[in-house]
Amino acid sequence: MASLGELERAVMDLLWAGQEAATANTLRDMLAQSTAAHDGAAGHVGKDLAVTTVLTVLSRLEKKGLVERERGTRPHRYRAVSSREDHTAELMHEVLGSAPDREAVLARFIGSVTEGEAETLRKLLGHS
Amino acid sequence: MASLGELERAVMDLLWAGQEAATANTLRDMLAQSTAAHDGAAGHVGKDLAVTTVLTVLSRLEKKGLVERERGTRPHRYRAVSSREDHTAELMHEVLGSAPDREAVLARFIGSVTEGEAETLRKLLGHS
DNA sequence: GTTGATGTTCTACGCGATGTAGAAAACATC
DNA sequence: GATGTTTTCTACATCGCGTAGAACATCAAC
Repeated sequence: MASLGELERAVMDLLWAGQEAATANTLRDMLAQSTAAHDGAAGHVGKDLAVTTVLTVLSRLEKKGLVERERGTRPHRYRAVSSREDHTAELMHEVLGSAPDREAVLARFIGSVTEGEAETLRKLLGHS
Repeated sequence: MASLGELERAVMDLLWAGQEAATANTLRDMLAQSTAAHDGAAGHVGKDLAVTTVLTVLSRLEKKGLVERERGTRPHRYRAVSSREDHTAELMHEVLGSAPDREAVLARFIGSVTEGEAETLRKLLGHS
């Protein structure tokens, strides 16, 4: 179960961006702040949401295992369980799946990767 | 927009498996046939569906651009637009996205690939 | 050219996921 | 224990998907 809704994604983007754990209120404010102008994560812009909305979303993200919270402190603090990169890589593996044609898929995949990335991959894969 | 429902997936699996274009009725029968015993694609087993159901699903898949149909022949014939491998590879790129941390993601991804596959990748990436 | 069989489109319902938030309950503080 | 803050419960709208009947279109045969 991987897919995220638009708001869920926006919240995760915020949690992934800041390295500190955040409270629902902080997140609510951040979501309200991000204006259409810039906002790398785009999508949800200037949404002025109720805190309860953010809390609901956070609960759902927690249930999905993407977020964990410190229940000790009074305003609970939420943090992403894994980095965006780890999460994305995991997703990629999920998509790749355990099909019998894994290698064929990889071949196609590699085919449309930029030369720079190909170079990076060569390094990562090492000699041997 | 990537994700497929269970039935949609089952239909795509059938279309990807057979190289010939199939009719809704054929697909209906195939779906009914596939018993729990084997059936590589698993999931939807022995479902005895109405033809209209299959047609609805095919329409939705067409709208998603995964399937195309010959409208000329009377029982319309449906075929997958691209191979399963191509589709999966495309999905992987979609997941990888155009984030600024693409290389970091690739690093994580490569990290958890079997040695056999790593070998394949080395060959594919070639020297250069 | 009317009838019937066969195939396709329209419309629709149920369910689960998601966006959204008020009402109510739990806490902290004075 | 009254008040303000935070969290949980409950709820509703929308949408995607599984599912299919009703209505419409086609075409062969009579």
